Amino acid sequence: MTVTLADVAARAQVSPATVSRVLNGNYPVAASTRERVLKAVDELDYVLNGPASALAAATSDLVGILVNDIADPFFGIMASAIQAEIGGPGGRAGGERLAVVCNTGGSPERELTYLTLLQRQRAAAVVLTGGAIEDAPHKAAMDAKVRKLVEAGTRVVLCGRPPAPDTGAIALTFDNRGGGQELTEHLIGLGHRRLGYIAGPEERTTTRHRLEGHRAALAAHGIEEDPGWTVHGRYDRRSGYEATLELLRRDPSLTAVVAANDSVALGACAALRDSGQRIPEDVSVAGFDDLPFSIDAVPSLTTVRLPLAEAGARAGRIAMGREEAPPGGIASVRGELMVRGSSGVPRAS
Amino acid sequence: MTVTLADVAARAQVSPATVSRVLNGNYPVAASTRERVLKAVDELDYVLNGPASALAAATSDLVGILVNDIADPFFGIMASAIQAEIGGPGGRAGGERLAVVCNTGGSPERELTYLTLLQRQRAAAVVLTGGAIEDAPHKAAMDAKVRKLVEAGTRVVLCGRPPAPDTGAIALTFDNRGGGQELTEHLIGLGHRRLGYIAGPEERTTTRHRLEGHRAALAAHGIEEDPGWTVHGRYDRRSGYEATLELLRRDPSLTAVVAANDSVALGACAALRDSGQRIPEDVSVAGFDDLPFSIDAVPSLTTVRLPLAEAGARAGRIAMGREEAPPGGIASVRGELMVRGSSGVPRAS
DNA sequence: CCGTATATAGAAAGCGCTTGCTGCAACGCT
DNA sequence: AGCGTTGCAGCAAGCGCTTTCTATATACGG
Repeated sequence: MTVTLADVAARAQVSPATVSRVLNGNYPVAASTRERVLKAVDELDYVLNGPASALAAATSDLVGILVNDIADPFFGIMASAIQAEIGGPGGRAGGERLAVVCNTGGSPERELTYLTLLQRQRAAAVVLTGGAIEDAPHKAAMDAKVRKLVEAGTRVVLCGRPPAPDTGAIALTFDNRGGGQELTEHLIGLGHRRLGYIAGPEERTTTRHRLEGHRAALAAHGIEEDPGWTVHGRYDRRSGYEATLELLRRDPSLTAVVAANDSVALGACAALRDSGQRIPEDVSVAGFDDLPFSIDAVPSLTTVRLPLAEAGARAGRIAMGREEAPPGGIASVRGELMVRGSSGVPRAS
Repeated sequence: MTVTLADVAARAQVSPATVSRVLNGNYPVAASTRERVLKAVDELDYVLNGPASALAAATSDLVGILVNDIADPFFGIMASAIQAEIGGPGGRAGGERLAVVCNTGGSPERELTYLTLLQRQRAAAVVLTGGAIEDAPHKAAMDAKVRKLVEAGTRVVLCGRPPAPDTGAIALTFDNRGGGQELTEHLIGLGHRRLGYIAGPEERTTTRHRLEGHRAALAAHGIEEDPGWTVHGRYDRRSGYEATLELLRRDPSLTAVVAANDSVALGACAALRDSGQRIPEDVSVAGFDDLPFSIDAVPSLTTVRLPLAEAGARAGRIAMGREEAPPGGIASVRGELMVRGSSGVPRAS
């Protein structure tokens, strides 16, 4: 069968305990002995048995990263940054940790199940990214699970997610509301008064916060919103395309379309173009997130840049205990308005 | 401390063995007993200890997915498809498996280390995605590792990666060469004779194969290539931007630019625009992969569509033993030429 | 009514590793 | 020289689960 610690010990003429200590480097071992052990390990091509080790030591080197959609660069970028800090192989010192990215697909059950799975594996830390689902029972279940994880010694960090008070989780929240407000204020400042809004899926904190920011801006400028100006959809391009067509049908006099995120905004651009509208001469478009491709659109997208990589890196460091948690366990991360070619003054009505 | 199997057993007034059997459902247990156990599990909020279970059963429910760059949708899409098939939570029947996505960042060491880590965890299966690194010693080390994994009972699937003969790994290879050739032939067919090529990083199979396809097309049409027409770079937008500028400097008479992938192509488009060139009137551009955003570029990108999701799904199924391996353990997956707005007849010289 | 097949539960032996404790030299101190 | 230190290695007891084997109870056929 496979090579075990005992085999290595036999070969190196030491006890299994010594081999373990050499491998973990947490106990003094004479240099000559260490060398003998290492040689045996090498010769036998020994690979530690992870489960056995985790069981005996009651710790694991797994770190979980939960994302809503791994195919979406929004999450990919965060995950990448988190993982880089987790250390994984090639990371800085410390035992090698296995960062596992789990794709929930936005499904509440999966989210919960993954958390259970991670709990089962006795994960060292868990980072939850992206907006949360606003279903009360689900939220309660999640909070309970998180609390349990924290109690069991797993560090839980929320990255780009609203805080979960009293769970012990540390939150790095994106200021979606503020960003949304700033973005819409920019459009209002250009003179827009009739703005369509393509929101994300309902029951999502991200969706709600961005929309609230938008509405706050409208309200602050005394613009009364027509209920037909808001359409809900998914966070993808196709959804943006369809929603824009719908928006145009409902009110062709709209001079601007604000999208839930950049992918949606790109879909909106395509729909507008296909409808014979010029951007931004006829209709301005704005996105959110500032993903890498947004600057490549023609015209390039006006959007709110979220420091995805920075936030992810920080979340990763906190998860590893390499950076202190923010005061109160909560930090708000602001976005930055990026004014680009897709927004301009409204057409003369 | 945490709740253990024994606690549940005590509460349900049965032996630990029975609890284990109820949980695993692989042994007859009287319905009444099962119910009592389940109730106790629920009441105590018991969560199985993964490492202990893995140790005792000598199996694990971890499945590893190695990707070069998790922030790149190319990998994100594949990973997502693979994971969906792995079953993860929410997947079809069978024990719940934890699909872990590991980001190698294209680094050989990390690739190897992750494989070791997965081996250590006794992963049930491993899927390696994307091009391989063409360094002989590294390749040998990888092959050896893969062989060892297979020997240990881990199913290894290569998705979008060249086969690794005699390792026992199953390969679903992308026909990068054929796709590259077809793409360039399309441009040649339009009348292009002076084509720049922005290749990916050297020492990568994907880079080499696509470039070989390109050159095969040139050769087939008797076009002699100027060495200055090829520039190497990374697989990202910025690299495409810079390489295009360089290409333009070297030979302003180029009428087409073929990029290593879509991101690079987008960078190329930006560089061309910034240099005052129209696409495709002055210069045609072509990409590779057909990522979702490619159709949104203006003009939309001519490219080769790779069935990323389909291939990933299939790889996932094979990894789970739910689909038979292709004959000989090797299958070639073809791309499909997508002719769109970014390619047209060359300008009159 | 008894022997044997059939269902279900329990006892107990590990799985391969970690770690607290013990053992034993060699060492330095008074 | 005697004794406490210090440094290094081994012993052995688990970690929490799975699984083989055994035991008991019930059902069945003759």
